[in-house]
Amino acid sequence: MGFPIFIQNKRLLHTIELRSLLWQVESKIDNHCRATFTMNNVTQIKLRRPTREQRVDTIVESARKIFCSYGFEKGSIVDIANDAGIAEGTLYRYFDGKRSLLDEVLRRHYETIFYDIQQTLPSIKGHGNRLRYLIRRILVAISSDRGMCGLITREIRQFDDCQPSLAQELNRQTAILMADEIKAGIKDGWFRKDTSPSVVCDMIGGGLELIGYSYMKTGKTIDVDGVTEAFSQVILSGIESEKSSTESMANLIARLERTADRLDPT
Amino acid sequence: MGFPIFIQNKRLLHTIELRSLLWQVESKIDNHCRATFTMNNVTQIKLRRPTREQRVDTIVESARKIFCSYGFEKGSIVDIANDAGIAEGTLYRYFDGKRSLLDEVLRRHYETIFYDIQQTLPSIKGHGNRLRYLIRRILVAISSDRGMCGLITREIRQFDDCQPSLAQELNRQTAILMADEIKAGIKDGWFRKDTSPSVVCDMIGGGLELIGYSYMKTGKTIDVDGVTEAFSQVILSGIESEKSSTESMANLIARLERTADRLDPT
DNA sequence: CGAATAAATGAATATAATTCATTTTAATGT
DNA sequence: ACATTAAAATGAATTATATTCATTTATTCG
Repeated sequence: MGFPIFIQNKRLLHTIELRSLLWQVESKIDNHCRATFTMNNVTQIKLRRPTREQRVDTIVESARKIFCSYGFEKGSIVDIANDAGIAEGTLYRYFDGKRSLLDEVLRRHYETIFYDIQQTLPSIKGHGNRLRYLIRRILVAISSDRGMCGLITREIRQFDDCQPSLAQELNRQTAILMADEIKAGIKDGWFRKDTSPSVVCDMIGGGLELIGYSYMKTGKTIDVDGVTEAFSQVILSGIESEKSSTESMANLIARLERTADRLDPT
Repeated sequence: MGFPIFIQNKRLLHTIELRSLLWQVESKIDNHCRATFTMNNVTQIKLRRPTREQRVDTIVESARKIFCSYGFEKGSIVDIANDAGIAEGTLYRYFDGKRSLLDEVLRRHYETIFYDIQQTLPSIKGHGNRLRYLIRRILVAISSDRGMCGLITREIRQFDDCQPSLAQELNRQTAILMADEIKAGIKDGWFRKDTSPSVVCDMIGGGLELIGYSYMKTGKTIDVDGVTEAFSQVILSGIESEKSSTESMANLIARLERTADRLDPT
């Protein structure tokens, strides 16, 4: 670092701190340097225009950073454009508007989680254990990124022209996974026949949302295992059918019988 | 009606439909007519200026109507001012801004519910029944005003300058009522000792929020009694101490086994 | 290289909350 | 009844942002 740079984007000079600008240049030089030459005693760097994909990635990453720090309303398009090193107008060549930018940020966030779940869920045996895993996985997602947790918590209920936000839709997909688990459990006789899968899902989903909300507000570390246990306990004890409890009871009685046999003097 | 009216507020002529204007005048004449006289062949009505309280009531009612119909973002200050028959500037003499207007709308809504709960709760016996009543009362509130339900659902998570919305604060108060009930139940031995009151509250509160969200979206009538039962069943069976008998039974049998070990001659 | 095409720009536009200098109304005193 | 003063109401101007679009700049291709 330390060479004067010719900036083609005039406005950036006024709006971005030089430090952040230099960092951007530095990070781009590796992949995008097209030519370096000196004119009028000034080193000029010609950057290769990024591919469409690269540009989209940069914009989404900047949007994620700004939205997570300031929220959707307060984080402005100018902030995002500046962070990405482009003009506002350019942003609109890649996204329809602020909301579709938010949608893409959220889509990418959920993508990771869904992939994870898809990989892990089939390897877990038992309806109760799979439900417990889903609860825990969501808690991990919440507690590992407070900024994103705050963004989701605040924006999930917003509507755009009567359409629910994408976050809502994505959350609904995890709810479907849970509902399927519960329905299967009912069918197999592990859960009570009169259980309402949708209500149980709402209780788990809504409860986890409130845990996230509280985390965003207070920043107090979430005891992932403790909370997972508390949720599972209430839900599982609540919907376990008589069959499963009689089974465990039968096991206990078998132990008692074995003990009694040992004591029996005959 | 049918007399020509001299309007002092110039802008209203352009922004409000005459029909709605006439309705407003009609409804105000009873209480606020100061004088009626004819000048230049035009009947002029002098309205007494409403008291501060009356004006605030009018504004809050208009705000409730607009916010519930269009949401907080989409419902504009001009809409509210027009509906209340005043200029934008006037509104700011009574409220700091759009958000404090929303706060007042929500405060009045919750006030009714809290009063109701305060009157009813002491007359109900049994921790489980009081919990069931709280769940049912909130469901009734949700299902009886879809517009308000939508407003709360959408705006409850919004922050203003890092302060949680009033709706959140008010919701927290119902959560405290529930938590108190659960704590008392644990103390009295009706609920399991290892129950986490906050998690149970989150599950009930979050679950009810999702029920409200779904109602706002679909408009499908809520089966208040059915949903109340589903919630109560999961929660109560889950935290009732008798149901945890298998665990305490296990402990007892473990004691028996230890005793058997001591007695076992081998 | 130069024309054609694509990308980027940022000033201009649109929309909506909030402010404030001015006007209107009500209350009070003579 | 009228003048004076204080309070209330007004709405044009200000401010703050998202979005658009005519113009500029960069890249591609013959």
